[in-house]
Amino acid sequence: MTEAVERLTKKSEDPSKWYLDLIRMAKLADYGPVRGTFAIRPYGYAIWERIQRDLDDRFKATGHVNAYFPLFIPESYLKKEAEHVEGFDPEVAWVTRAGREDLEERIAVRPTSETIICEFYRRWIDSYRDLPVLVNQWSNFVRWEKVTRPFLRTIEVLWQEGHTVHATAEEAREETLRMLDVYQDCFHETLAIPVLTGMKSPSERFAGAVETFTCEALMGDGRALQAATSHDLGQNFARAFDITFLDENQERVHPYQTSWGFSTRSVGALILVHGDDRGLKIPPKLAPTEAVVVPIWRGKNKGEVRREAEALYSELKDAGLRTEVDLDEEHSPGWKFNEHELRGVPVRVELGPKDIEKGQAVLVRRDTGEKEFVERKQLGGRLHVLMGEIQENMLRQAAAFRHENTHQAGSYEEFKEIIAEKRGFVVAPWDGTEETEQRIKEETKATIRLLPFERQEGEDLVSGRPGKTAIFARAY
RNA sequence: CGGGACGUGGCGCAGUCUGGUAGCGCACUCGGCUGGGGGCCGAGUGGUCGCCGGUUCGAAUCCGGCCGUCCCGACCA
Repeated sequence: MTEAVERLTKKSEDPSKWYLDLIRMAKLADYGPVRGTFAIRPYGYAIWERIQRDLDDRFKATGHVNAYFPLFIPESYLKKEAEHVEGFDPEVAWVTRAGREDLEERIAVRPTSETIICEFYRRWIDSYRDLPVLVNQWSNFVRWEKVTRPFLRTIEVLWQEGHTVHATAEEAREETLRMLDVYQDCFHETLAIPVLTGMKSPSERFAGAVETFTCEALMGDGRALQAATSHDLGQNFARAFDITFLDENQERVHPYQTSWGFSTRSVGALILVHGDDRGLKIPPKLAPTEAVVVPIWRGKNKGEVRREAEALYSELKDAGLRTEVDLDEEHSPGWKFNEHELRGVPVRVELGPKDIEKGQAVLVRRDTGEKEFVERKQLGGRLHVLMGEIQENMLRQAAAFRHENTHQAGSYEEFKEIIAEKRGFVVAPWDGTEETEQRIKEETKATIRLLPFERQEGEDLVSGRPGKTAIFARAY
């Protein structure tokens, strides 16, 4: 292996450095001048756009519509729901001055939109006939985080936030879980990332929610990442913002709300879950380029190979594949192979003089490195099949990794040992008290990532009291 | 916000201890030869050494302050 390849730090050697190297070298993002801000570069943004489209289609399919609400929120609104303001207060960015004048009331740059949206819902909702309200917003938010990393934790985040209103508690809970499923499907089917779903413990609950549900993914270094959340807000915000409607019995009552969000953090998860020592690995459904044609020419036949490569590119494009052809004359084929592997393109299509002679092309999979020779006429069809196989294989591999790194702990000693040495998810009973949760966190740095929907009875490893299954891990 | 490390062309670094006007590899530009796993030769471009102040005839180098980045902790999507 040559010097240039080694420049990407090995994932196993220093995962943190690997992550930052990869983001820089694959041109996914770049640091901004204000601490914690990042530009998402075109290639990184192309991935986010595909996630957006996938999610948006799923939202529309479940009856939601898009809207947009103000970025600026009066301080008085943020304060209306007591728990909410307490939760977000430490990280809100405030506007106190506009132009040359001080503002009378501080204005928050949205850390999330529940409060401002409630203002509008109070005006828009009057009757049970107005319900349910199923609105989503594509937006950004600002939370002044202390420790930042590109995609995983930034002070400005691109995301989607759904905000719905329902007549009954049952409907709201149903919606909360429906959207959790939508997120799970998106992770599994599109990002090829297996996620566990379940309920958050009270201490990890969204500020102001009745119940928070989460998708938790396991990263390559054995740490967990909260990948998306869905909240049942109950009537907490409706009460605080005086949202009411006249129900079918002529009674004025508070409705029930939900909110759910999925952010560019998912791009960080994608990198951490699928990336390897060669670079990024993007599942076909998400890849801005599914297949890249790399011509292999010699001085004397450059013209012919070039023409054939361009023709092949057109054929593949016509076959409905997202394709590019790398006609760069400065770099050797080997250089290009490495470059496109770094970028995570699912399949490389090599075309050289020998291939042209035989009427074939060489396909190389990014996920397995497997090489195959395919007849030119069958390329389009074969590639479509291959994309499906790669998509499936990537999910299967990630699921296998998660399976290998999910452990049952029989004692607290064993629990500590697993967290310290192997990391990964640890399944153990929890007695439901904040006290044991806190103690485990202090002593092992592991937190309860979620409480699964199916929970077994058992004895809490710390307190010895009766408990039920919880999933622990050290988290990002 | 605490503990530690570090800021020198786009990236990775040397030079800092012992002050004398900035260098290497990669990248980039031009020319030529090359081309099935990061090719070779030649010629070039690019840096107020993180910022502000101090000491000095002279500061990347010494002193003070600030800012930023990374790692390990406390808080979070």
